[in-house]
Amino acid sequence: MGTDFAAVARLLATPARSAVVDALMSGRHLAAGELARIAGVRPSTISEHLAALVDGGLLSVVNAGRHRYYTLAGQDVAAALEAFARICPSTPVRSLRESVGAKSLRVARTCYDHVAGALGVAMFDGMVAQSWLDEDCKLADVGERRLGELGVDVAACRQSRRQFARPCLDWTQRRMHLAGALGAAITQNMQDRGWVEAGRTGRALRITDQGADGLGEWFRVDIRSL
Amino acid sequence: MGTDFAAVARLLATPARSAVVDALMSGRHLAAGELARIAGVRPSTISEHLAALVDGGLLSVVNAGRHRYYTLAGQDVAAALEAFARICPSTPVRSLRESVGAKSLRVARTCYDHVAGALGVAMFDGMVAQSWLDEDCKLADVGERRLGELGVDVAACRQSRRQFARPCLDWTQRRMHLAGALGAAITQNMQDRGWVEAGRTGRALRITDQGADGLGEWFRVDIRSL
DNA sequence: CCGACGCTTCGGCGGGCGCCGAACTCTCGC
DNA sequence: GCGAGAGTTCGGCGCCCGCCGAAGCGTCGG
Repeated sequence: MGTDFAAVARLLATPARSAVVDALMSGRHLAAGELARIAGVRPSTISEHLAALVDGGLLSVVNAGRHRYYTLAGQDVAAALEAFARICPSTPVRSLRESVGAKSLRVARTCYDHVAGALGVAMFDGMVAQSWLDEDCKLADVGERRLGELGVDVAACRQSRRQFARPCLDWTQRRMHLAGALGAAITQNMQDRGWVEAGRTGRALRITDQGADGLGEWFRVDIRSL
Repeated sequence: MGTDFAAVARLLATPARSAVVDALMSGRHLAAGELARIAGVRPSTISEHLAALVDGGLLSVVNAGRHRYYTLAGQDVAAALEAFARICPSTPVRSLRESVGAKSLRVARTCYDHVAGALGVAMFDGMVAQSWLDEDCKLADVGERRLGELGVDVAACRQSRRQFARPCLDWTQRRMHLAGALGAAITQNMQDRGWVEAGRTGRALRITDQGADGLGEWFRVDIRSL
């Protein structure tokens, strides 16, 4: 009786798969497309790799709308890989610019049209703590009133054919944040108020000084903790 | 900055290499030919694998005559592999017969023409403890006299063109045992006395009841501890 | 010196598989 | 219903590499 290292090692033995696992070692949830970009391969290729990794028990996947978020299958896998990493070489950081961009994304970013990242999660927590809505994104009267005071047209959101308010899994935080028409309206409102500014590239957001004050006052978010 | 799992995983990603590492996980030293047999490939093939594993830092090699003994490169490698093994499946034991044979080999076997295995090491320890010879296989007067009493023709061994007495690394014990002409003569004497019998297949030895007594009396070997 | 043996190197073969592009499915937002 | 976008499946291409046999090298025993 022995150990079949080959079965699992095969799953890590290619640069693309190694990059995938490495990216997930932080415990984050990452979508297939994001992993394809990280690994530097086409979506079709990463899809096959991800299927193999899930089949091999290293990764688990959760469906979220048209995204599929992949993460390490469990604590035992993470621990084994961490120990294994001690005898593996390090890959150099690709570029400082990329590194800075990644950190910016982690803190605040948009997911389609609503706020995600640490900020999105913190805002969701703040709204739940103030009983504006519950964990399932059911909006309470107090929440509707306060959002109205803030300038969000909740009624218009309800009339939209789009789903009104729904939870959305955030991959950097393994936590939920608010999506749907309401999430989009709040985000639009924040941009109109100058609380956040869109970064130059893609989905990153920058929080302004007014945003820091307003987020603390209305959403009980301490941006220093993000 | 990330971890390049692929570089090391590649080294384990084939059944032959996996079998090699698995066999060495016990901490033993194994010769290339033995590893080829275990892995089920030709010597030329295993040689390439072993070179890659050494080059990759997983294995280290020590030259011993015309043998080359391979072992895990260090404690860190062993620890990492042990952790990694927790997420790897187990290979079924190939056959009961093979398993029994392996255990027999571990305890007592011949290495060319002298006794190796746990028995060889224990006999070596017993002779050193009684000051028959030192760690470098330098034979003392008391050793020469006692061996003569046992029936070993030490003088003939000296006259042989073959190396008189030399230490030989045992792969199951990571310890030295006695080789050379003297080791061969002692082994021959033990067989003549009926202390040990050659197994049916190859190098395995079976210790008889008289052997148990004689080994205890002359070499201070407790065969129950083997 | 010679043959036997263990191990390595080299050349060549063959299968596996990592990659891609194209087509398809499903969700989302309008 | 429709277009856009994310993800998967499928077919095919190319290359890597695991395997072997033959030859070469070093060691051992006689």
